[in-house]
Amino acid sequence: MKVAEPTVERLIQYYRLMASMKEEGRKVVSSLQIGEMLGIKASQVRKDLSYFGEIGKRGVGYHVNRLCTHIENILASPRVWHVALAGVGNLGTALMGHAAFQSYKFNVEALFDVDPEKVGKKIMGVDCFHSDEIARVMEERNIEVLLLAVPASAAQSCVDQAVRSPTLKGILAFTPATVIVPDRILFYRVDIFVELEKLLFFLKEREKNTLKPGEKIV
Amino acid sequence: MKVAEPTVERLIQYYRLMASMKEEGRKVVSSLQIGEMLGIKASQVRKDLSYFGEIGKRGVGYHVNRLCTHIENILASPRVWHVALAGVGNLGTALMGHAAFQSYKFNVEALFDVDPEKVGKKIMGVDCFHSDEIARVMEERNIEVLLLAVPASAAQSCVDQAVRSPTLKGILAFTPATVIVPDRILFYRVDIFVELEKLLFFLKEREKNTLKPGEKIV
DNA sequence: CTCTGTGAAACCGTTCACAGCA
DNA sequence: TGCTGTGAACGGTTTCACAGAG
Repeated sequence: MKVAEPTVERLIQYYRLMASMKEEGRKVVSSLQIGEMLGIKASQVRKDLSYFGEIGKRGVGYHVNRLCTHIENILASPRVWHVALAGVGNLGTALMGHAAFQSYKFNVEALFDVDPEKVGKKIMGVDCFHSDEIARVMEERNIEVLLLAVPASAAQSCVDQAVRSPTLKGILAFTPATVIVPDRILFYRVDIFVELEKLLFFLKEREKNTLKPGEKIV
Repeated sequence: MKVAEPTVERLIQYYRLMASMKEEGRKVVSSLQIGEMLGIKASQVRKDLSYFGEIGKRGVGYHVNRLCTHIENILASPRVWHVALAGVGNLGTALMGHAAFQSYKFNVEALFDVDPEKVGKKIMGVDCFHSDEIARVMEERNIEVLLLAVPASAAQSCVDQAVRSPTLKGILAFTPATVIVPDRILFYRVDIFVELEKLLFFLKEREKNTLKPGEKIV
């Protein structure tokens, strides 16, 4: 079955919401309520959830616990993924400290950096290697996913090295740099700069449309 | 004129590419070449670019310099935006150091944190205030955009304070927390956790479809 | 002949409206 | 009656295919 990207994105949101409701001891919730809390239309919520079988009760709503484990199964990883992080600067460190990184879905099993202060040490419990060793270490440790938090100028060379390891399957990059990646690698990007530019662009548009013709910004 | 979000996203990419081509001294480029470098269909490139008037030359392609300034005008800000950053942890610091933050489009004019080590000091040349002062300082300094890099638990209270300033127009949040924001504020989110979950989900899907039925992952 | 610009078609995700079940 | 599940309609973006300019 094919699932669309926006659907997966919302499923993750539903899951988070269900997890927090579960903690609060809430038992039942309707698509309307889910929608209101997440800013999503109720019909959208129902469609997303019905995608994977009839999980709600008509006339009642969704049972929080049941929905929670249900989505958990949909999103579940077949195993714990082996992950490495390249670039242990501020961004890399922020990632390591991120709540999401205490996940049962993956382990960060190697770090890479060029800073001699960091290479050879353990950082937050993980071995840090020199970036020249990406290919070797990734293969040895069977790393499947690379998180790329290096400066734009180093992005392509890191990727080139990483793809030499046959174990690599996916890259999540936090760099604006355009990088070339073979088809067999799944590549995602989080581009902060683009998001910011978009925000500014649509702020500008809003302002333009709010102003009566002839009015000026002071 | 209404421009779609995916179009804006691609325009930003085109702009980057043109800027780097300009530096390399390249004069002319075709929609096909742009598309190949960015992983976008040529027809999509042409449609995006034709949106704002005939900028290319038939039978030839696009003049790099001309296209560059053309997109620059489309994306241009009406003025320099006044920006503040809440949360000067690793992520906040990474943002401050990001190349995008040496932009002529905006100035980071206030920082907020709760750490007494930071409050009252200048960090990277910008005054850091206590988070309790968000509303006051934002209004005084006429801050229009807030970058939210605080822990999930602090997100809502920061937003609540920030929206009390009538100067606020947009928020870019780097938190997975669900926050409630009034309609007048443009809200964008960058959710690293969601992106990572998506990557893992589609990696799983790929693996499933690659395996012949009955085959198992070892 | 080449490569752009663009109307038309195809495609995809969202929303609607209501049938179906508790 | 209340709320889910879902086929059909809708709206918007992408892709196609070709006319048109250099």
